[in-house]
Amino acid sequence: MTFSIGELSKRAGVKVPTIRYYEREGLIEEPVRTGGNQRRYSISDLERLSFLRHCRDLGLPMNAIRELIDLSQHPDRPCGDANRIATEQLSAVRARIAHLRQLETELERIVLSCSGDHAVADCNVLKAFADHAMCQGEH
Amino acid sequence: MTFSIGELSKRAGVKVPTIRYYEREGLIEEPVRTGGNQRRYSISDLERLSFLRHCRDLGLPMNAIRELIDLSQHPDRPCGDANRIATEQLSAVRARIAHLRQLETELERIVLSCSGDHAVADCNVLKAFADHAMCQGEH
DNA sequence: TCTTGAACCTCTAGTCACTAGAGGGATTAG
DNA sequence: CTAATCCCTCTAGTGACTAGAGGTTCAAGA
Repeated sequence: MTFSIGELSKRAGVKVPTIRYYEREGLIEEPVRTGGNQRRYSISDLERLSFLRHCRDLGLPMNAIRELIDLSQHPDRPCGDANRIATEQLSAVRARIAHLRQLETELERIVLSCSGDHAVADCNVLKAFADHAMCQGEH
Repeated sequence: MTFSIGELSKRAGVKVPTIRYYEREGLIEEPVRTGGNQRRYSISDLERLSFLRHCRDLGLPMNAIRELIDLSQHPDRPCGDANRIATEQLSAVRARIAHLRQLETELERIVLSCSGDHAVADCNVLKAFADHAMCQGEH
């Protein structure tokens, strides 16, 4: 039971050109071809692509995903590395959240400083965007 | 009182090639030149570049910044647009925070599921990365 | 005034993770 | 058999820069 690239695309939720791109980049294996040179995929190809997709959705960078794929092809290795990658990613996500929260605070302050019914010339929004010194903290 | 691109770079905290890039893109004005074709900047150039930089630091996308710069060059216009841009950006930041929080939850779960001292073959980290159905929510 | 070395100039190409389009061939349903 | 839909490769474009080559100008010290 095999399926075309369009089928795979639908099932995995990854666009067709993106699948071909992943193949060029060596992130998925080259599939078998029909006599007419079209790609035909199996269930295991679908699983691998879904893995890739899910990692991307979780925000993992491509090189982390490469490591994980590499790892999954050596099932006898200890899994400490997989855990390390996940842990690193967790810290990265937390750092990004912290940063965005600071931005949120600044933007709230900027929005509140402006009633919206006066001229640009003395608009606090523009002033705030111009001058970091008006901010309460770093960002 | 004018200064070179290197001076401007230091004062605004924007790298030299980036300044030239902004000029090409029309985000800052073309400065005057010396007889030997080198750029010379004024204080108002510095202000504009600092504005740009601060907006980028706050995470505004380039086209929003373009709008704001456009706006600041027409000081007689009402400032509702500036306020709208800031408000939109605030919602965007909040949406990103919400998304990242979901990722944080998933990654926490994934990390906790793994002791790190067994083989990859039955590693919960890899299983979790492979299968979205194991997730508690959307992301 | 001359020299030296840092800073400057333009131009092209590379980055990442795709996406879009051209121009043409394969497959499949009716 | 035909028409519609899918598929193929290849090139180039995206955003927001960054890196490098190869050459010129500037400012400070001797």
